[in-house]
Amino acid sequence: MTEPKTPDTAPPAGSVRKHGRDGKSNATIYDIAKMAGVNASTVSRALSKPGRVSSKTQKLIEDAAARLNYQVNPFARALPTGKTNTFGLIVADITNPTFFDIIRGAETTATGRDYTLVLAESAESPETELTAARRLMATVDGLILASPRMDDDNIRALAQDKPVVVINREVAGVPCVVPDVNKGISEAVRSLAANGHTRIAYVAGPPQSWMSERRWEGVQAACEWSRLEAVRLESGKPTVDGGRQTARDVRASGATAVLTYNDLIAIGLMQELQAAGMVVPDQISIVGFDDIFGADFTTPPLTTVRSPLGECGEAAATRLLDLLHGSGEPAGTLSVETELVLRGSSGRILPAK
Amino acid sequence: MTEPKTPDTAPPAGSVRKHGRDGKSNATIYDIAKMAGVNASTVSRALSKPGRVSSKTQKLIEDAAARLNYQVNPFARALPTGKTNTFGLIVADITNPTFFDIIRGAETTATGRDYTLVLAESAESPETELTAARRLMATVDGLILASPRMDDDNIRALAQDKPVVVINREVAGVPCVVPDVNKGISEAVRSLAANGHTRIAYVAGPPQSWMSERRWEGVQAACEWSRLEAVRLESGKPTVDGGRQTARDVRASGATAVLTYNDLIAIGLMQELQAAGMVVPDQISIVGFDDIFGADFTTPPLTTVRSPLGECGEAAATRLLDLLHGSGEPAGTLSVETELVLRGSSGRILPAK
DNA sequence: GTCGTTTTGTCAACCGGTTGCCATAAATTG
DNA sequence: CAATTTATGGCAACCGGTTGACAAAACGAC
Repeated sequence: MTEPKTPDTAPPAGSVRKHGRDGKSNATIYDIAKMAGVNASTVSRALSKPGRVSSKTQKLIEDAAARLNYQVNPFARALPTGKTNTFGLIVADITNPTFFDIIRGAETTATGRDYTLVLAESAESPETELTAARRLMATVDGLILASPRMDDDNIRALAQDKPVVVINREVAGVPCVVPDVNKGISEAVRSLAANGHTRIAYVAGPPQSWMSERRWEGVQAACEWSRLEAVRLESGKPTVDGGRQTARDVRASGATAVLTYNDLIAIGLMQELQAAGMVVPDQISIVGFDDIFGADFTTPPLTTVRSPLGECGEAAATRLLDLLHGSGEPAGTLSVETELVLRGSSGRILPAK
Repeated sequence: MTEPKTPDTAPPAGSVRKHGRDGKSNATIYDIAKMAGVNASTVSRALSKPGRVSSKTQKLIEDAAARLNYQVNPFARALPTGKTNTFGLIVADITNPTFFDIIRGAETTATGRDYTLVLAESAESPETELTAARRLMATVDGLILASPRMDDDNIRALAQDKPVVVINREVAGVPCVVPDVNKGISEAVRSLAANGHTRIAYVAGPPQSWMSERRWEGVQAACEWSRLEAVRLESGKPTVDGGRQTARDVRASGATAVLTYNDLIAIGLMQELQAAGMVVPDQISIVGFDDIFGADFTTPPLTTVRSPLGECGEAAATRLLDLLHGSGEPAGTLSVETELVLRGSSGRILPAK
């Protein structure tokens, strides 16, 4: 309008310039202020505090901002306020599909409420986890810990600094989102009982896993109720390989039905048993946990106790955001329901031909 | 040392305080400066520019920092420098397991080099993708786009602003990491030819997918070389469901072997064909792409052309980091090899009994 | 002991917003 | 129409680092 300031013509085709100077999207509130003929602080107010400036200056400023295609500098904003519109999510293992849905649920919720998700993984190590958490703490407004491996005290310590929500574990004094395994487990056990099974094995997960214990307790309780025998077996890693390695113990246990800590173990176990010539479910029933991606790829497809992981992610993110905005309970556990997904890997034992 | 400043005793057990003031980890370089008896700028230099201060002041400062358990405020640092030690990764679909390995590869590399990964998803929409990219641009040092859906010009525009690396697609003028499909495809086609197949179908992916076209070209080329017939079919979504829906077309095509745009489609297709009573691979061979998590859960396990996705993620992150540190090529494509993973879903056609 | 060079540390400006406080203009009230 | 309240915008300090310019100190050579 004033000068014919060579409007960014198309960049010299074929050659991409080095970054920076010419891709400048860096208009500041001062530029806007100058253009709108007001003070920078007025611009700041117009852009953040709604209603603090008159509607005509508001419009003036908005127009100027649009013309300059202004974007706030998040760091400049974060510096005085400490708010970053960002939260962190730490998962134990990025390759574990259990977390995929959690990640997605959290990401969706974040984006929907104008927050950005920062992801980190702990590689199943309590130390790495704590390090990652500390690191993230500096740059986020809050933190979600999915199946954390560090101990309760550390979690509480973090929670004292900034809002923290825990998924898949209960920590006193910290808001948690936990699938309530009882419904799903009792459905599973009843189904097994109805199919004539009398001795059921539970293949446990990693010793640090809070959830593994809950599941074991649930299995015991349900078995007692249905007057079945429950035996506990240990697994190595909660992976497909870990599952394969428990096949021997499972056969030795004399159980005709197995519940495993998670679907990965169940799948590995099933593969190994089938490789040894056993027929599922005719000779042994297998029930997993979580209903992860791929649980229905197997033959037979896996019966499993589904945890609504996506919901957990969403719920945790929602709770966190509520906390950040002053609403919401500061602590307490939110339960989400689990349910049995009956597929082909469980059923009635056929008498050996 | 000076005052008996009630050293943070354990917080009143059982009651978790509100966040903020007491969890103060906020020592600043000014605090350190005071404690060490130097100027704040000296502290800043001691902490960032190695060798700029004498070793004794260095030690003095480091000790003070340790005693105060100081942590830099990333925002304060980012403000003047513009560097955030953070980069973004945008994937088309978080629930698509293809990306899991990419995410993990990138995350691992990031953490290993002291960077933080910020994750966003585009839900397969070019607009959402662009929005997310713009949003992230403000807070990250660079961006990785995995299988981007937006068009080349938009990508180049982003790349002009800050370093961008693209995975699974080639964009002129922008650094890319792309699996070279030829080796894997020719292995696959040769294997099919050796098993007597003469007519091969390719089930394509989404029209915007650059990679789907490359794969189709690869299939055509390999078929020509082996003197086989290649027919192209379209799929709806590149998902298990999308795969199921192509079953009808596949049967109608008269092909005895199918390559699909990705494993998800292959799995869906296989499920549907099996449900209709066909035996894989006795009546039809199925070959997927990518070798995603779960590809070996099926019965028979899926033969597939593996793209080293984890490597792609790593390589992209490494390139980006190199770019950020001034080394590395500003553009050009890095190829990674693909290979055939021969499993049970492909083989010789058995004559109808 | 003097002069030039190199180290080392200090000063002060700056990055780009936010916000408490105050002055002024506008609106309301008596 | 004066007095008072309220709405609006400006000033300036501040968040916590970084960095160029410069001064003081240390060092070496002559």
